[in-house]
Amino acid sequence: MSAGEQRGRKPRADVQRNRAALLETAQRHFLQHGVGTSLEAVAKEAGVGPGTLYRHFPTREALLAAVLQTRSEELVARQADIDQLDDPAEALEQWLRAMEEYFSAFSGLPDPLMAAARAQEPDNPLTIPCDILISATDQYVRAAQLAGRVRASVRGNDLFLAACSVAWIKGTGTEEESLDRLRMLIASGYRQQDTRA
Amino acid sequence: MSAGEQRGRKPRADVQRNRAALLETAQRHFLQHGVGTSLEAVAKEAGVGPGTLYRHFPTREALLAAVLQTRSEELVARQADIDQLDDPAEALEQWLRAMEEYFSAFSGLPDPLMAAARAQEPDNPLTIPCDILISATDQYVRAAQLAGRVRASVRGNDLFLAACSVAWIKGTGTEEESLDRLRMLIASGYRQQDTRA
DNA sequence: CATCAAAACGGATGCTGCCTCCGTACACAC
DNA sequence: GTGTGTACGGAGGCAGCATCCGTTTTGATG
Repeated sequence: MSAGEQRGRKPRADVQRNRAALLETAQRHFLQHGVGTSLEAVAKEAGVGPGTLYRHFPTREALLAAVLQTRSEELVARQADIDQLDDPAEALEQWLRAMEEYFSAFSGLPDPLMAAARAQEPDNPLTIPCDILISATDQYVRAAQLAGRVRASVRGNDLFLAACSVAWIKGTGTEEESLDRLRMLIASGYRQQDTRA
Repeated sequence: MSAGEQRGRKPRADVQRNRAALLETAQRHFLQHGVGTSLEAVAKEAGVGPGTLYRHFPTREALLAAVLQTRSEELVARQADIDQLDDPAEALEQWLRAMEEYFSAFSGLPDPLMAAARAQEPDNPLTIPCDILISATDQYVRAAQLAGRVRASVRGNDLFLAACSVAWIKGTGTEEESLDRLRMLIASGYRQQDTRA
């Protein structure tokens, strides 16, 4: 019985090769043309037929989620660094920045991401990552609240939405200066003002 | 010389009829299916061919801008009410709410709107409305700042972006409760805290 | 009322992208 | 070398965009 080794029986070679080629090409196209890029073009450039692409990734979201996996790991890595920080307010701030950059990896990414965040459908491959991000944000928020650096009324979800918004605006081509001003506005919104007179 | 009456010579009847039908139908479709709705379907339901639609409105944005014209007038009407208010902070708040509702008239509207806001192309029919909104916002901001109710660092453009963001998130189907929390966050960001101890 | 020219119509058309289905070819096991 | 099941890939059907041009409608004119 070969049940113990690898489930089923055999991981084929060309499958992995094609999958890798697709992911690599897809990432490039997402970067250059946004999440709405032509999947046919991706398949062609990866040297496979459309059918192969759709067998590996049945929907655009599935492909997107797979490509995002890599970035997601980078985010987790950054999280480790952030957790080392002493100042919980600083940690929250850096975490928000990291999320924002993650969200704006590709132009147009925030839309499917938000769609996934609200969706109940458990088959949406983007839903799970979103949930993780929201609860992680909540962690940082609570820590900063315990230190009295963030308003008590703020929730992780609120700042998740805010980060998403900034990423969305960034994706529309707004100048960096306006973005910075918006970030400041949001920061003023969640920071606990010094209660001393 | 008929130059004085109407410029050129004659406004044809069917033109106005078709234009009106197109606008009416387009508004319905934008409401039901968002700004990405099929223009072919709009044409067919309005009882005209695709060619006619494209002659009247060469681009999707042109059609959108024309439909928005109506809403735009409602906004101006509300502006008149708002200007009557004594409290400039209250006026700003209501203005932001009015803008937000305007932006979320159709799902997907914020995207082309932001694209227009940054664009230099003067042929984009949405660009002009955006400029007007931004400077109007700036007016309200300045008034509230003079009354000491809004941080000095805030600009009209910042709150324009914020309103756009909220409208965008609203369009993604987020629950009203989360939206309210986000609005609060933003409000905390621009309001001037009472400087008394 | 008849006629005319300009203006507007509208659908046929070509194109791109999505997604599926199925005959074929390949990879691995024996 | 042979067989079997898995994966391939491209042809094809569909929908939407945008254009072009022969035909119809409209208002002006005598």
